[in-house]
Amino acid sequence: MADSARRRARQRPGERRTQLIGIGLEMLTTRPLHQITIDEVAAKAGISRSLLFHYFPTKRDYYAEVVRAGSRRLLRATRGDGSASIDTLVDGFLDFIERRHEPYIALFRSAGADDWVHEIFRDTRAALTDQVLTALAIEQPSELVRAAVGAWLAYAEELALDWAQHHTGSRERIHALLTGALDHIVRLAR
Amino acid sequence: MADSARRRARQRPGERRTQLIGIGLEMLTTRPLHQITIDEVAAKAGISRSLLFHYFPTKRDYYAEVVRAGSRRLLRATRGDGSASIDTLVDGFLDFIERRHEPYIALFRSAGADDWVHEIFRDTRAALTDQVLTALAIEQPSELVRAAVGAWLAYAEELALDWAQHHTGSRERIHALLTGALDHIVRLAR
DNA sequence: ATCGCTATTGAGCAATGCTCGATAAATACA
DNA sequence: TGTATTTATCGAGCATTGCTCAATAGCGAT
Repeated sequence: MADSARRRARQRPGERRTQLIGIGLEMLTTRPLHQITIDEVAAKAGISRSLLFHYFPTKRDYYAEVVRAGSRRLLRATRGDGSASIDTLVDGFLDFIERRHEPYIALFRSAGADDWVHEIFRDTRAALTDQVLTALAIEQPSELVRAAVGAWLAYAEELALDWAQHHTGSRERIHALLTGALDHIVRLAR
Repeated sequence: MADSARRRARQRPGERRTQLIGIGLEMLTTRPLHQITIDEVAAKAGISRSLLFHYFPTKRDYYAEVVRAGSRRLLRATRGDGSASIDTLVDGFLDFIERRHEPYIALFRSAGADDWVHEIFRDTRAALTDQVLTALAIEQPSELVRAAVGAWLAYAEELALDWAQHHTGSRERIHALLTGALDHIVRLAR
């Protein structure tokens, strides 16, 4: 610990916030959300507990921002140029899962932890549903179609994660299992 | 608080355990798992914190038993006489969700909370997968088929819960959306 | 009645979320 | 350059909560 570390290293608020959220995202790859303690985050950032509460009024607020940041990453990964076909969308999803299934698992396994987390996931899934509906060129989906596509996302998540972890089947087969099921489901739900 | 309540009311271990687990299950309908505090459970049971730790060495052990009890209920509800068709199985599932979707949500939304909870859910889902495979008369499923059916369960869960909460579509349509998708998925995965 | 087993308790410790007043590092202004 | 203002940062301390341990009291067996 040199001088610079010992004395107060004042940073600009924006950078502190992003630093703290980054630490949270990193920790999420190791353990479930609610096992991340403020003490540890603060220690890793080299600041005091109190400072974290200066930036995030409550632990939940901090968690929420971390989860939101993680969700944003997923949405960015699947969203192509906007006019993506279902195949490209599924490809993007599989790419994301293949590369980052650990953080993804950790992140989305925290889904049930609390109401506020769950709401963030609802939003994320709703956005994904929109992407899928757009890719399928479905203009005005009925409630049932939306629900069916949302449920298909759960199916896709589960299957892709299992594939990424246990290498069940080739990527092509998984891809076919995803698009095939989606096609069928949407046709049934119309 | 009469005399009988004030003085130590000694109970037999078995009954205490089931009482405590029952309280846990009841509380699960109100809030997510990890928001249930030992203090509150003990208070509701009219005992001291220490006693709860006498029966369950750790809070996690207590949680685990509560979740296990909840899972057992679901398995009992879907398991017919053993030689059930897929239709009866899905019917049982929908019945269960229709009647008890609140506790079911609360229960299964706790899935990601921690590794040990997640393992219990893996077991439960594996058992459900077996039921489905039996109903489909699939003797020796490949890894891919198992994975696909497991993922279908996630789809079924999501769709059924959405239906129970928002009444999206008639029960018949949901039923068709479930069995139809399962049929298609299994055919693709073979 | 008495003894032994154990269900049950209360006091207390450590970790953790959170509050509050004080301090020091930047910045603005003279 | 020097002073004032703002605010990023800290340390001490409180309440809750998971958990331990020694002591107590209800029940069955002798």
